[in-house]
Amino acid sequence: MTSPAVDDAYERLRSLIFSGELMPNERLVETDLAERLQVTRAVVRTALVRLGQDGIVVLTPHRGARVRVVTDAEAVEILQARAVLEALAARQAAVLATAREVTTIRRILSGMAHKIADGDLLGYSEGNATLHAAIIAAARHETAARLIAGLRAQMVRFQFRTILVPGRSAHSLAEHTAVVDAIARRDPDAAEMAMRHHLSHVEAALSHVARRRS
Amino acid sequence: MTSPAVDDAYERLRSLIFSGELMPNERLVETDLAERLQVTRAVVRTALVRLGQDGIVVLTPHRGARVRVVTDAEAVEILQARAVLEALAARQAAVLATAREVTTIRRILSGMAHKIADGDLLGYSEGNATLHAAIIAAARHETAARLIAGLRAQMVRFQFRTILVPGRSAHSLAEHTAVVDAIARRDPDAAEMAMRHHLSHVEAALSHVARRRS
DNA sequence: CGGCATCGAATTGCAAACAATCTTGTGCAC
DNA sequence: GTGCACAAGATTGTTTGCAATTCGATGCCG
Repeated sequence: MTSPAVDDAYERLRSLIFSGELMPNERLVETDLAERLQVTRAVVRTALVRLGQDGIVVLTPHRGARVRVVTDAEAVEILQARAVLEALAARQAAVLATAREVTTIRRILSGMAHKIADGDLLGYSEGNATLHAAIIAAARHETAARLIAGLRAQMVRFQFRTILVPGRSAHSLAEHTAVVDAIARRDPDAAEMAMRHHLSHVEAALSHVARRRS
Repeated sequence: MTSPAVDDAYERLRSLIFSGELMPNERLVETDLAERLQVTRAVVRTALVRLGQDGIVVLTPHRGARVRVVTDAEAVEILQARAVLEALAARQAAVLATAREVTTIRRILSGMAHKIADGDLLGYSEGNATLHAAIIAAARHETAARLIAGLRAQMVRFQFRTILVPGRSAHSLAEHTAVVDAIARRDPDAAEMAMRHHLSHVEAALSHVARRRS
């Protein structure tokens, strides 16, 4: 089951939503998507069912699919869930990371420091994603990795906002450094705490943005 | 999209897997399921896609669907993820639970105590599930609730085992009491810690069972 | 002029037939 | 007797067509 065609369509739809080409609340007409992706309607359909099941689109009977809009309150919820799961991953990484992985993580962190120094916030944001991914990989925790990936997918439209809060970037770097140091020091408790600390600050920044907008 | 027929088939397949009528690693033939559920093959198919997406069955191209077997190592992972998420729920419940909800939770707990006293382990296990559900409901955290539900669904085949570990039930009751007390006391930190403590003990019991079997 | 019923177009949901792929069993060669 | 090629059956994947439902527009009535 789940033919390559469906997998492909699923991935491509995901990235279309990720990249913002398909906007939240936009109506997704099966026929249009089928033509756009050069596949049949049935393939689009099952891809949409899968996207619906992981909460990226909402499916209403006879009314089709829409890109799910994530409210500010939901974004906070998602971030809270991510926080405890990524903290779990950081804890595991502190125990299971190989020396090589620790080196890689350190290198990513120093790259981020340089980006900050250059004022390259976009590059910093990319480094941020890379660092989190490296930590999750080092944790060797399939379940946590899967759940976090799903949560991240739902939050795409919020990602780029928090880094713009004034003064956030410097704090962010310090928080990441604490996480990396704890992992390198093989201190699971400290790694978990540091990651939770970090993501609770992201949450605060997000709330800040949400308030300003409402 | 997602017609009532599909929803129904999805739910029924889920409970067939839950109840153990469809065993892990059992091959799920679309035609057979269609006849069994009195729906068409197409309906079964999309229900299977959904079940596949939340990790309850595995779908292999041209080879059909099977009920996913959860290894002992995976069960531990799932339990760890559940632990941090339920701890988050307990924390939120300590903040957001209404007085009425606290009363309900207390009543469930005392019911569990009676079941233990009567030596009714099965009834205790049910009370356990009810209590966790009540705490999650009180937390008003949709995201955590959804993730936990998904994780529980994957673990069905392991649920009933841990309570059989000698002496486990008494400890279990004490742990639950600590969680409930913290929530009633409106102490988020204590509630979170108590829930993590509880589930880490479940994890230990699970590992115990896993070792005995291998 | 505004509100409401009705009709039509667009879109989704469903079913059946067909094609592609895998699996199993049989027979043949060595 | 063992291993491999091949064919038949079973099962999944895809296409096509049709039925059911919703949404919007048009016209009618108050």
